[in-house]
Amino acid sequence: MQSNLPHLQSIFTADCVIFGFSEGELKVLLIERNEYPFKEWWGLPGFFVEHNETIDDAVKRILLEHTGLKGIYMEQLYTFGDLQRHPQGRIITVAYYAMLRLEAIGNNLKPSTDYVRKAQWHPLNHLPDLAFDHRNIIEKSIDKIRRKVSHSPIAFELLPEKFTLTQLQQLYEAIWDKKLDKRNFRKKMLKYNILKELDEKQKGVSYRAAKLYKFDKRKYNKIFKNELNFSK
Amino acid sequence: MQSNLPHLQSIFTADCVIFGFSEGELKVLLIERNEYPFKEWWGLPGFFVEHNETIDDAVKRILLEHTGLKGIYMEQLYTFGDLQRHPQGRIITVAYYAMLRLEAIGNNLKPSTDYVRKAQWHPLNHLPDLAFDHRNIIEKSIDKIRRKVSHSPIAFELLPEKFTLTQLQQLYEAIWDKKLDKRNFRKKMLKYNILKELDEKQKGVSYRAAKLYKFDKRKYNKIFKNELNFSK
DNA sequence: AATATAGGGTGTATTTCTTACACTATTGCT
DNA sequence: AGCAATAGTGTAAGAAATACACCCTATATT
Repeated sequence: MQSNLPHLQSIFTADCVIFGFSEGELKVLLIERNEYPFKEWWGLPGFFVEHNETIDDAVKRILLEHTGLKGIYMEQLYTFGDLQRHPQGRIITVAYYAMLRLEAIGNNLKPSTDYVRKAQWHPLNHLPDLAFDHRNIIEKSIDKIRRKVSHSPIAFELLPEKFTLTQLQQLYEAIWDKKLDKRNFRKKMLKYNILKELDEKQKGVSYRAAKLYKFDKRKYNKIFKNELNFSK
Repeated sequence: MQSNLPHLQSIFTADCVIFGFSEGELKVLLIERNEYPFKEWWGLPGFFVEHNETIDDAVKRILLEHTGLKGIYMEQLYTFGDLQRHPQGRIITVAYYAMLRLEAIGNNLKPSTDYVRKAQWHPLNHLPDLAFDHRNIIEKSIDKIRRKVSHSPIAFELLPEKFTLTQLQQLYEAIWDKKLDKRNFRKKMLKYNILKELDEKQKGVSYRAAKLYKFDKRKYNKIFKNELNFSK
């Protein structure tokens, strides 16, 4: 094993699946490619990992170059290694995902590499044709967040810092693709005691303004070694 | 991207974390290495992925060559890419795990490659020093099976085809490292209605023989889109 | 000023699940 | 016959999940 290092032609990339939530629907961040293969197609932000950087570092750098987003914590999802996934040969990719507050970012997305024309949010339910196996990667990510959202408070990462209970409920409904009962949802959510009720109300709505809440990370950390379950 | 394929020095391997259960404890399958680096150390079965095979195929081939085990379904766990994980440079590894019936295999483990001296089961609670970052990989695998065992019936993969309820309970206790109440465990497990009670009893024990059960995959598939939860 | 609209906010009864807890039954061995 | 070792069993209390419908309030409209 020492002397002969085989297969030097194997190389690998990292791809980012970034979820956002606005207007009651889940969105994913895509880039329009400016390079072959799949020039002018939409795809996930993703590129080659340098040989002297960790995959965790690479994926951050790539996201920054492709979209201008910085300081996003991404988690590893899965490594895809089908022989046909890349038209130029055996290139495996390590996919990462993250969920983030779309409000804070909006359309302020600025690629800084010629490989990318632009970056844009796309509703999950209306995705364009995607480069490589990227649709497959996105589907696997959704499975992952559905499983994860049942026992950890990742959903809050998708909301603005201050949110109403209805927004929170809509988010869970979007993730699960399923209506929830308002009273039961609120009862359950408030009982977990991980929200901080603010002295503020929604503004700019033409109906009774709802109270605003914050996710209280300190309370959460104290209380939960346990599990949350918001799936029903 | 088309013309310049960078970083041709990147290569990758696949590692196998195989769990077994016997004598009331969880075990993991290790090999004694016969090659540098880490010659004569214990480590996970693992080797380079060929450039013309999928990772899924590679990991099966490697397990066969290192241990003689065949037809084991492994699931991908995580990809490890720290720069220091391999003394010979940037070699990422895709780790897979599986759980299997130790009884059926016992110590009938036959490496067929010179890279490996022998393969052997080791209790999880008394592991030797391990090559590379293999201890870290094993720990991550345990986290994974703990999470997974709560909502899918993977535990049955560790038991013989016919087992007693006490054996099943001991397995959950080993996975959770926690005692469970016998009556509550049985009540809950039988209520899921995924076991088939056999007309057979345990043999060769010097006390009252227990009924044998089988996991009934057909019933399971019918009933569960839902979740199992055996963690309490 | 009155009314319409749109979502905000709330409680209760029923069923199901979880938990805590201790004794009798059966078998093999001596 | 008696012992040792594990199998096997039920109930009561509390907690959690579910199903379900109406009044409240802020704004916009006439």
